[in-house]
Amino acid sequence: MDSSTEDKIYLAARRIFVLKGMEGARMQEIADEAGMNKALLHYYFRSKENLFKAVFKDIFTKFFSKVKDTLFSNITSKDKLVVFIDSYIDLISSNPYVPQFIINEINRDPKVLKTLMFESGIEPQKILELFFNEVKLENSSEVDSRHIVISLMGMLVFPFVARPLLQMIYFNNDSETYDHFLKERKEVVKNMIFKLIEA
Amino acid sequence: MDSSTEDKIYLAARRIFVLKGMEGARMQEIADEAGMNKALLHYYFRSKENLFKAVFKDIFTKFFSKVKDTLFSNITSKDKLVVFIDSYIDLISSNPYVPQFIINEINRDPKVLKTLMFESGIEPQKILELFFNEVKLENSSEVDSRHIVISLMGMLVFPFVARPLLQMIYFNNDSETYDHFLKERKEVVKNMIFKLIEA
DNA sequence: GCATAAGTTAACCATATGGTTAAACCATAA
DNA sequence: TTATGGTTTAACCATATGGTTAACTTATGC
Repeated sequence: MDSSTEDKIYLAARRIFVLKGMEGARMQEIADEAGMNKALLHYYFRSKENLFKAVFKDIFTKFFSKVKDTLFSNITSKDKLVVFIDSYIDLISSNPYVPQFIINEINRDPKVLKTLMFESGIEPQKILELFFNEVKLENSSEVDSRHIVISLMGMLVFPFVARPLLQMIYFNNDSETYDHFLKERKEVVKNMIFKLIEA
Repeated sequence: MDSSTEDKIYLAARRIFVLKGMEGARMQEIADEAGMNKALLHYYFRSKENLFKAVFKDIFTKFFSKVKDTLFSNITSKDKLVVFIDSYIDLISSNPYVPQFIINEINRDPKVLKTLMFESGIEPQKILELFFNEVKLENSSEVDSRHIVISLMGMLVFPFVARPLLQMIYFNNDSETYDHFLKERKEVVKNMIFKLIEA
């Protein structure tokens, strides 16, 4: 039952780290969440830092791997954009705290990103570059495609990370209305991007 | 020199909290930054929580007050958008960690936002609503103006908060090139928004 | 100048935190 | 059954952390 204990700890750690971040998470809290004795965290992962890195690496690579198949498929670049946007809104909707977790941690400790890119076979980087190329192929505007890509990312991520503020101010703090807004956003963001890339 | 000591502590706290967040900041570190004995932090602000709230409130209200004069001026809505975008890219450029600080803290503790909105005379909310109205006036598209506003915010903020990742992947980790990209962005975001709001 | 209030310091406090340790427990093989 | 290796536990450890305290220093008012 070795991997079962390790998995339980990992899953608990993932949940707590995503919600609280490296600084806010407590080993005892993770142990409680896993239903394990705190010493086991050190037995299996040796330190808080190691545990965190395992979690961050997993989350980071999975976050960007979701569209790998899409990017390597034979559909048109335009259709890839569509699938990409749909996929990511769904993905973030079901893991709403993950973008904020990633952004917070890469700002808190930029070295974690460098280390990760070096260790992870550079796959997330490759995926982001492939994605960039798809956008570039479709971009008929005069604008540097990096502006398009980064704007698209901002449009996808921001409604989630800034949710507490935006929901309060523009949606009367009504969670259901905001959820509905997020669903609408699939079509809206697609239309926006296509508008931005046209000549 | 009462206010001078208090100010020194406040300024130090602001710097450390913005960089480290509430969870990551240490009172001893703030005291060291201020060149003061740690007990003074409690003497003047009573607790870490109080000190943090003072800082957060100040930063939050100032962040949104920057365009107050613009919003109340007599220029056209379209020109207001232009000034708004210019102002915010400049503001964020000179305080690059502030958006991330705000986003992180409103996610870490959403109650801080509720309390703040109640205490601060609701000014940031009013400003965001006024801004929304200006966008709505200019929006000839079929799209709900909230989508436009939120997309604009995402476009303004995201390049800063995700800088470590974006710079590494799309800019060969060259800081100067990224800074140049950010400067370009003033014109680019304006053009993008005008494209999005046209019929 | 004196009394008092406000500001400052160094030492201290109670608890939290990540981590360690030795013993107990469990599973398996001989 | 015993030996062995792996897993788990409860207790413990050293340091960090936010906060307190009493003594000292400085500023202020009369």
